[in-house]
Parts: sequence; structure tokens; C-alpha cells
Amino acid sequence: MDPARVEAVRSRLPSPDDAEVLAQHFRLLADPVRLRMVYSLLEAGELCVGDLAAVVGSSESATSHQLRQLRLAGLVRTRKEGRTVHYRIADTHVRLLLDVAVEHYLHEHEDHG
Amino acid sequence: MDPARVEAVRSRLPSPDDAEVLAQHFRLLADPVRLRMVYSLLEAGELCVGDLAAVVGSSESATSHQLRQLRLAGLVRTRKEGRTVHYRIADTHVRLLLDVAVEHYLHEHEDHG
DNA sequence: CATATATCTGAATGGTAGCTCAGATATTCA
DNA sequence: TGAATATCTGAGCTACCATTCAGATATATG
Repeated sequence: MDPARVEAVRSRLPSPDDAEVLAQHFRLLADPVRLRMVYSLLEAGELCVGDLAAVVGSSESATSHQLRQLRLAGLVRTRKEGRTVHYRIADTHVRLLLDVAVEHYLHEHEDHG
Repeated sequence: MDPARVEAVRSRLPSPDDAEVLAQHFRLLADPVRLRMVYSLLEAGELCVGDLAAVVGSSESATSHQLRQLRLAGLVRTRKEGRTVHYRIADTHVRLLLDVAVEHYLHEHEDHG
């Protein structure tokens, strides 16, 4: 037990509020289906709900629910054209985050550290 | 509806298995308490369970449960010293991931396009 | 050996998250 | 206007997750 050290570390941590904000952003990427939706939009540039549902293999309702979350979080934006709604990525940083993760966690490489 | 485009996008997506792997990694960072634990370890270099619990303000049991997840995922490693167990970050990529996220989601900056 | 300390573990609990289903809204077309 | 299409929405269900609680394990100390 080292109370002084505990306090030192504690003082340098992100606040609970900041941690909550960060966690919420990571949470959006923490579901495989939602992750594939984001990838689909990055790949296609723009997709309507029906096509996106077909791409990821989910129902249109489930897809709409997920898109709502991404929309509320500001990760995607919409363009309405008649009856259809086209979704596109609005968050310019997601691509970088995903690239980093893919690079390090998918291309299984021996540990360099 | 554009079946050809759907198939084209679908073929370029990460597989459901790969998406699952990525999502699991993001999931570890999707909880504010766990996120602060990771930060604590990055900051301190090494911390025992009791001190870590004190830093993030959780019970020792809850902390132990969370550390188990991080350990199983290979994100942290342990060093045993008598009765105490010292945890440290093993995943050399988490820091980068967190830096990117903090840079883009915490330092609230107007959208650059 | 007995006690205290540090950590771990499993079961139970409360809250949350994603899906389905039914139905609502909006828009196009006849 | 009425029918069909595209999307959205809320309620209900199930599964999962983080915590607590009680107790187990392991190690140091007397």
C-alpha cells in the first residue's frame, strides 16, 4: 500500500467524465455488427439503410436502430433522397482508429516489445 | 436497392470473425472504470491490485474481476511479489489507440471537414 | 500452527444493449 | 386517394456485463 503514490497517479488520470466520453466512443466500435456497418460506409462512401442491412446481413429494423446510435453520437450523417435515406461517415477520425486497431490486432504479429 | 453494389461492398468487409476480434479489443476500452485502470497502469508503470483499486475508486474485488479480463485478453501482465501482484500494460498498442482517441474526442475541436 | 494480509473466484443481482415484432410515418406512383 | 416502398420507432424479450458478497487460496508474520 502506497497512499502517496496512489494520490499521485490519481491526480494525473482523466476525470471520470472524460473517461465516460472516451468509453462511449469506444463502445460504438465494440459491437461486431456495428463495426461492419462503419466499415461498409467507409468502403462505399454512402449507403441507404436497406443496402447496408443487406451488406452486413441484419434486418432493416436492427440496422436502423444501430444507425440511430451512430447518428446520435455524430459518427454518421444522413442525406435524404425521396423515400430513401443515405448514410455516410461524418467522423473523420474513425478511419484512423480502425486502421490502428486492424494493423495491431488483426495482422497477428509477434510482440516487438 | 443495388444488389451488385451490395455484393461488392460485402466482399471487401472484414469477416465476421475479424470484426469480432476487433470489437472485443474495443470493448475492453468501452468501460470508463476499466479505461481508468488502463490509464493508471500506463501512468504508474506498475501497480498492485489494492493500489489500483484505490486509484480508480473501486472495490478490490471489482478491480480483480476487471484485471482478469484485461489479463485474459493479453492487455496486461503480472509480476508476483510475496502476497501482492503487480500489474503492468503488456499491449504496446493501447497507448497509441488512447492517444488518438483523446486527441480527437477530448480536446473538443471544431470539425475540419 | 494460527492470524492477518493480498488477491482471486463463483453465484447472485441490477442494469444495459441488441434484436424482433408490430405498427407508425413519409414518400412515390397509379 | 389508395397501394406500395423505405425508414423509423417503441415495447418486450433475451443475453450479457459490472458489481457486490461471501468465501477460497496463498503468503507472510508471530
